Amino acid sequence: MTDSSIADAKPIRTAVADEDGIDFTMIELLFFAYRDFTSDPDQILADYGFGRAHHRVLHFVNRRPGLTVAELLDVLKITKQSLARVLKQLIDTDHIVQVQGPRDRRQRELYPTAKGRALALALARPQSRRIHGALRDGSVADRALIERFLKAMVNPELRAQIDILPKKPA
Amino acid sequence: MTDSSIADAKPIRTAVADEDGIDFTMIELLFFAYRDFTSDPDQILADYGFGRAHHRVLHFVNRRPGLTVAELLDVLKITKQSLARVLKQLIDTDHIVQVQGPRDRRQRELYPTAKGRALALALARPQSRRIHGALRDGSVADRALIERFLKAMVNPELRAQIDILPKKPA
DNA sequence: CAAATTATGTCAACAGTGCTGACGTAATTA
DNA sequence: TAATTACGTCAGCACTGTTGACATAATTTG
Repeated sequence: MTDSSIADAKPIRTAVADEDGIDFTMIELLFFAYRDFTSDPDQILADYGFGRAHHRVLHFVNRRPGLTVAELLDVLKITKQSLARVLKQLIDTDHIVQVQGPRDRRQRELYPTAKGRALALALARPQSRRIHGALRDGSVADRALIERFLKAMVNPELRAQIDILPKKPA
Repeated sequence: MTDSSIADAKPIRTAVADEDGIDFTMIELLFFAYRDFTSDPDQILADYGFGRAHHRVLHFVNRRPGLTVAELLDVLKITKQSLARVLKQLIDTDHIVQVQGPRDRRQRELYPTAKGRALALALARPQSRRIHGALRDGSVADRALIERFLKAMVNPELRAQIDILPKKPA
């Protein structure tokens, strides 16, 4: 006579932990780490009326100047309608300029302006400081290990894009 | 006579790289890693008409059964109005139940139901698999190193909350 | 006990960022 | 010449965060 809808609603009082074969600890750490990691630039962006999406666009245009709209969409994995909104604002505020593609005139090559470069650096600075702080007592090998871990977290078919981006010079 | 508004709009053709004293490589890796990390549960959540916010609430209620609304807000760092929307849906769909606080009857202790526990595990499973895969050829010491790094990325004043959560058993 | 505070819920409005679908234009390719 | 491609744009919707305001019940304080 126990109503199943009532039985299902009974509170479970035991906590899930890593013994369920699931790495809750690491899942949580990634959540907290990423949240605080993104909170730094969010503060600055608010002053410009920008959001996280603007940051991403600005970041990749600075990392790969001259990339086309299609290439940017492929890196960000968003739709062109989503991109259009933020890209237009970045262009209107002179952070990014479009240059007609030299070979294919339909293409729009995206470049940062001095203003856009400066903002990209300002946004990256606190993030870089946070990373540096978290890495401060680690060896070069430790850093390489963490890089390998993060890269292995990325979907395999997208890892190629990461290798395109400029790396640390020798 | 060079108009500064034109001068500022000139495209910069050089890419920023780590030589600017900024760790762009790691910044990018964190972006890609976290995006793909969250994409796994997002697929499942869509079937329920839920979003990432539901996942977070469900996660922490399963990790700390009996926490109060105020405690949950403090962990998530969102406003109660933001929480209300998703919490109500999780309660209406019998994933979470509220129990009146035993000492303070104003409080609402939050517990997962069997259904909520099952969903939380289902959402965590692919994330855990991804982590496990990224860690597969690493030693125990490597894992500890990555954990320390991620924890060091979190704002210091919030690290105490992480220690409250259930850890891997001996 | 009465008054102030606390924990929670709720209504309304708005912002940012993603989505789908549809349509238009210019340039390139077949 | 016709089809395709690269890009832009309009409209509408969903999710999740925000502020501000107000309500209720329970606890604490004076």
